[in-house]
Amino acid sequence: MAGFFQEVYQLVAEIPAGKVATYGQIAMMLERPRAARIVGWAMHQAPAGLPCHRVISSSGRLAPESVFAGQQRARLKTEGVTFTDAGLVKLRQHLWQSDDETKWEE
DNA sequence: CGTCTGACGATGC
DNA sequence: GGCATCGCCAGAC
Repeated sequence: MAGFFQEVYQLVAEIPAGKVATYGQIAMMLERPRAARIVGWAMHQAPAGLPCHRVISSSGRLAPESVFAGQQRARLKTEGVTFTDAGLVKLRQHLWQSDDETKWEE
């Protein structure tokens, strides 16, 4: 464990294509419900190969285009993710459910 | 060791 | 639904 970041990267790496997870959700999975900012910060320093484009804000908003060169949205579309007219990800349709969240069920 | 920062979240208007 | 404010946690300086 190099720290919280390492855990974040490991979890983000397990997000399947076509699905997305929110910062808060990830933080909660790591038992740090208030560390949503840390997750976002970890993403900023995310290593290459990490599907950080699948990690978005709780409102379905993507990271600033200046950070992603505007590729995040196009990439998600390619994976089958749909957006609202406002350009927000349809969380209800693409929100990821990890094994730890199976308690959600239906 | 103190302070600032930041791809956030919840709440209030 | 959008904007403003406060609160939070870990890392960088």
